[in-house]
Amino acid sequence: MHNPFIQISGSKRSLHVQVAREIARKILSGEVAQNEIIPSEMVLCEQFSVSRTALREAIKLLTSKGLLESKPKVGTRVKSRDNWNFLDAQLLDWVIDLGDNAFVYQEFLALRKAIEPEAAALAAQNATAQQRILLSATFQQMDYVSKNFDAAQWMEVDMEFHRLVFLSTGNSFYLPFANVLCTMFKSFISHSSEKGGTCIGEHRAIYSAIMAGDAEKAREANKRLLSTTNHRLPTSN
Amino acid sequence: MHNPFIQISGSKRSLHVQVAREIARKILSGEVAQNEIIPSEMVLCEQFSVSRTALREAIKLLTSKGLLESKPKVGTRVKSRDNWNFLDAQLLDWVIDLGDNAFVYQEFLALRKAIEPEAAALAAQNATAQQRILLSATFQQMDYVSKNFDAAQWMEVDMEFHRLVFLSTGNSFYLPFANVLCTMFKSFISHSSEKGGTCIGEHRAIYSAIMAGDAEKAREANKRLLSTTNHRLPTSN
DNA sequence: TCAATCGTTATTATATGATAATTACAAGGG
DNA sequence: CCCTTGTAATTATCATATAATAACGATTGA
Repeated sequence: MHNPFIQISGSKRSLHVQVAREIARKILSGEVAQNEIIPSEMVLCEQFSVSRTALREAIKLLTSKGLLESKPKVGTRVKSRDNWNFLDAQLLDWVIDLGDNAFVYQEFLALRKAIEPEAAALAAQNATAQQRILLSATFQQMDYVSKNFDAAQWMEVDMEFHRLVFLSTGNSFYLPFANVLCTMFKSFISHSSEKGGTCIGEHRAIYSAIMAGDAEKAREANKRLLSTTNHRLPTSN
Repeated sequence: MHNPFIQISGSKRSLHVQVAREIARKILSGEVAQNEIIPSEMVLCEQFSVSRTALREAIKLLTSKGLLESKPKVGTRVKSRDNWNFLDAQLLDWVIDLGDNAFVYQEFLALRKAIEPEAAALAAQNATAQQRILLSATFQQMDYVSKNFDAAQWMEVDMEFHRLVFLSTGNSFYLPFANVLCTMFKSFISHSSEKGGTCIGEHRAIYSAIMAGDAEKAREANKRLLSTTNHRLPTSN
């Protein structure tokens, strides 16, 4: 049923995504400069040994994320960096694959500090009954894992907890952070504290405040969590 | 072959974007339910009277924004709402076109309150010399327009000002907000105060703090701006 | 009866080639 | 000098064919 032999890493994706990934790498790394015109479709088709269909779908994908822009007669131009949508999980994944991750992690932390306390506050106000149940169940697991510590399991529950906070805000614009956060967590396994003891306390404070509907407490608790200096830098893979 | 009479408004965009927009409308409005399988490619091709190429590019575009997911034999499924990337300018544009804008505006304001003060603080710390020049020039215009008030011009400079703040953070994850903000501003012309007098004061405070490199002042000034109750609700168009 | 295996088939994925639309650029006319 | 117009390069769209995928039912063997 499941063939264990063809488990090539990451090549399960469709062809146009593989091509897009490769072009994205060149753009994100600066190998291809901003505002530069990339080679024409036919040339790229030969370079990647794919059909025009696959290549064009790749270009369309990158266009959608703000990396490229195509015009007849002109060609396909790399857009300037301020148009790249870094709040897109797939693009973020490509960025992480570049390997310059310590800096990305710092930038992301700066974003979390702005957005997560507010998200916690909104969640305290707006979480539905079902979302509170999910959050409760997740915190139970979190509590358990913190006592029987396992790095991989902790990443999983920690990710799920913060993800649920974003989903519980009831605000459309906070939703995308859930996926972005998941992408970051999965990439930086060792992001959290080694001694889960201190972290679980902060998480409990957030959890309790949300369940109690206390927005201000939730906000402050989340601020404290992100202020703790035990956010380790990612191990460069 | 192309009928010039069916020049739908704003149909200058390419065909696959028009198709994507129409499918997106159905998804965002709930006309097509989440997790539902949409009709097969051939059926949709007939519905929209476009080739498979155009239709597939439309589907790929929506897939990229988290609205759809395709699998052979299964079909194309509408993904659940938490996967929709509302922090994508194009998707946001489609959302705005639905017309339920007062709520969207409130949600966006809640996001701005979280993110913009921090962005101002970061800009105060990290803005480059060139960015300070741009910011300075923009505030000059802002000051002028506030004295010779014109709604459209004010929207333009106001948008540009806040856009520059995001670009000046030096943080990749803050960049996308610039485009999202622009999309919102362009849609809600009458978002700002009628009496520009009070607003210009807050803007000046933000501007001065950033130029002085005072992160804390910039943050607080931006908070004050967003706390003012003169953010009018958008006129439903 | 049940479980595993194996075709069948519907659907998307990819390839290929042809035609249309767009527009930068150069050439020509006023 | 400006405006128009023609040319050519590039992407946009169309049409058709073949391959890959995986759900589903049929078959088989115990």
